[in-house]
Amino acid sequence: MMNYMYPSAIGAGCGPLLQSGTTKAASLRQQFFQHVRANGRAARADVARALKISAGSATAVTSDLIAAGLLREVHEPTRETGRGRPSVALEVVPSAAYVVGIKLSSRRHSAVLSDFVGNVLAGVTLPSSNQRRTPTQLLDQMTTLIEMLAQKGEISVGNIGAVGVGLPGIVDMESGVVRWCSLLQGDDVDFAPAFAARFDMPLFIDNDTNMLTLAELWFGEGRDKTDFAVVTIENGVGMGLVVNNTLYRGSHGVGLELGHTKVQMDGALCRCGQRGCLEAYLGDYALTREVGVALDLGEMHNRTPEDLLDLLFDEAKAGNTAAATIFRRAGRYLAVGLSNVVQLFDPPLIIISGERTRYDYLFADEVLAEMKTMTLSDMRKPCAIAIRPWDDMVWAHGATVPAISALSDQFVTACETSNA
Amino acid sequence: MMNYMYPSAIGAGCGPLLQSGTTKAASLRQQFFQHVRANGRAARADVARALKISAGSATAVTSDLIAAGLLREVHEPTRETGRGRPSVALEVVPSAAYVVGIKLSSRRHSAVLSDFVGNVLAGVTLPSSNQRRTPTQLLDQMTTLIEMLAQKGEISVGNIGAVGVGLPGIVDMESGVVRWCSLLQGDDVDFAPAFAARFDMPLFIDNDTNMLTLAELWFGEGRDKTDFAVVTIENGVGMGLVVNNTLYRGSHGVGLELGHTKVQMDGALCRCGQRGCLEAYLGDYALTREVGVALDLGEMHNRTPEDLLDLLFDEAKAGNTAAATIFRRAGRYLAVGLSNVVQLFDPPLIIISGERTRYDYLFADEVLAEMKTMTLSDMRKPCAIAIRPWDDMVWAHGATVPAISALSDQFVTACETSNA
DNA sequence: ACATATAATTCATCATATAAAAGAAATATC
DNA sequence: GATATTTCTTTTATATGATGAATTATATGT
Repeated sequence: MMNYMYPSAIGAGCGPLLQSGTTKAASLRQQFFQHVRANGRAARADVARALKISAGSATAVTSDLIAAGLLREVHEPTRETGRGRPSVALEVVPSAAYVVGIKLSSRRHSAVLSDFVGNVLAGVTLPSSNQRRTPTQLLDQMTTLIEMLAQKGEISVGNIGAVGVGLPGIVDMESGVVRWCSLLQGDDVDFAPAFAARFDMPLFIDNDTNMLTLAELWFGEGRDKTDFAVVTIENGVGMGLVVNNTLYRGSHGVGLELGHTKVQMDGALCRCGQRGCLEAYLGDYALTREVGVALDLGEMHNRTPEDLLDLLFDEAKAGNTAAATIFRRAGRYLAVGLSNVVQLFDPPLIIISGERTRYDYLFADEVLAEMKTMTLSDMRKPCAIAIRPWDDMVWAHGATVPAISALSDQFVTACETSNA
Repeated sequence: MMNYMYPSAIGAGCGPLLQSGTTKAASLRQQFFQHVRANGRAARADVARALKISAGSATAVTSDLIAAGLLREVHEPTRETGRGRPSVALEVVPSAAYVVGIKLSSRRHSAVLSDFVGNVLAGVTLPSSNQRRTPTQLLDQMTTLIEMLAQKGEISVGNIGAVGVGLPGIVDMESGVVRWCSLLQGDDVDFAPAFAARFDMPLFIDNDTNMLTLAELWFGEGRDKTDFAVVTIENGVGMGLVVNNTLYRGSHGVGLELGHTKVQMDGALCRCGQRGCLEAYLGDYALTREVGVALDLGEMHNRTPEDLLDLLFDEAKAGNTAAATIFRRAGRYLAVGLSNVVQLFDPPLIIISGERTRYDYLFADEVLAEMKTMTLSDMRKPCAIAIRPWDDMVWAHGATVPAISALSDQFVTACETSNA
């Protein structure tokens, strides 16, 4: 073991060995373009002030970006109040590129077509199923979605520049290999070759929770935060984390499994084989296994867990206290799980989303109050909680982020070198 | 509420609003210097290859840094094997600056003097106490430590360039204000003015766990990791987190409170007033409140909790199964807490340190095995756990990091502008 | 009409890094 | 031992990229 007090065996050195400067400084054009996109519209002078660059640079950069077809001037009379020469607003050219974002799930697939500005031009859904399918079958479904979108958006498939896909599973984002997915037969599926055979554009695959987190970072409440957490409650309980404006993926790409954090030593049995997981109190099967107590057993037999849950929720709303108690207990455990997130991360905001946000008992005032109590300490300000109503299209929209982001980087870089 | 599907009310834009490019690109000189320091020794050609800069730049940069007195050539015959002109190794000039790192605690204060290379030249300790003291009294103790170090290290106090201090409490690292500290009377103490009146050098204060985390990042096992967690077990159970080579401080500077994550719904009562906190099973008072069962009550009365714990540990080692059980149970809860960290962060490594690492029962093989089981999933590789024997000097050494880091930045920047 | 204010452009200039060539200092080979 | 080879370092001419200051453009206010 290392001797800490005298680390310097001659030439050992100190400090991090890995360059944190992997974050290559974004070029002026990149920064400029990103600033315009983030603000929707911005004049040269505004951007120059914001980025602290000279007016001359702003002109040069803008001229390049306009020449490359990435930005354009807006000539609407933007009623100015001040004196002086009015500024000319710039905006991203919507038709510079189109991208598709897809969320795949066991209930339905959803997809959106977005222009280069980030506007959603069209959205489509396709029924899905619980059954595992072959990679080719899943790719067929993705193809269908893409073609539907092209038709609905009135563009040709060839005009789509990139596709992003979010799916429930474990994905190595770097390589694009789907290591495991509940929708797929087989492990370690690499869609890239088969996709490349069909389409001439890059494909970005990631865990669906990560895609939702990106949606919040790009389009939602996370836009003005450098750090925040997203908690999703669907079949499982997942988490996405943004640290310093960047999605944190963990070291194994497994995703951050809030659902399998333990909220009770030796607690209820979970699907994963462990005891006391949050999911063992909050998952479908956790809630439905108590349904028999609350509802008339006769009705239960040939129903899916989802239907049962809906039924249970309706009953609770209708005044069945036993049914309400089931949700309330789940809410209490959720409060514990969330409080642990707050204690460990201390984020300024947690956004909760996912299909189960329908069950508002889980987020009753007393649940949130209990969570606040559990995290209260002398100095900690309470962490804000936002409940985001569930909408598959938001996930799909998030899936466009890696696609649109990669395309912009590529285009702006190309514009840099071409002007050289 | 925002409409997610169509976020683009004209000009709304998309993408993060806060520039992630806060990470200003480190200048070539900064990168070069950091690389030499990280590697202890490196030749111009090595650095040029590593940083992918031209040989010409390496010469220019080196010449500046040597002229500024920050680097120097090493002329020892480093037995080369290859052909060609032998490279000339470069190293940081140790005497370019001296810094002091201090760890303040209720049992003893520790401090080290370090040269610019990061070598520890001297270490001293001072007895402390549980009693709260005035800021002035604490500053007096810091002054004593600094003077002791100067004497022992045979340099004048005036040659010390910066001081870093880690203390148990809540610190706003930016402003340097100690918002709360168990050693201090009063809240929101700002040492800066009083310190400036005594010393002509900057003072960096932070939470002690953060300082230990920096020690691991700069001198320890974290050096070759971009992400890892540090867990400290002392009076409380704390955590430090490094994400992307940077210490993550959370949004409120409260520190990441692993000790107050809940491992049991409605569990044991904790000092914080909540139930089921990890600390309620692992803290001094948690262990000692069961001591009466394991040991002869007569011996217990006039002993400090620390002594009691040591006694309990000795008994356990001597074969007292009741005593051993107390530790074992605490170990099981620790396993739960650690497994939650793994599930939420998925770090490649967790380093455990702090005074309580003496009690090896807490880290028995079966405890670590249980933790591994709790985090096992289809795809997750097990997270490495390193037990770092406790050494206050390591914490103090970590406290030099902000000091040495700030000084290098300042010196290298100065060298840049002066050569302009 | 004229002063004032702000935006955008032009252009000479500077700072930084590079590529290529030359020089330096070792080993390998004949 | 002379020469070739290899590698490191330095030199120098050059390209890049951003800047600052002057200039032009276009509005408002009096």
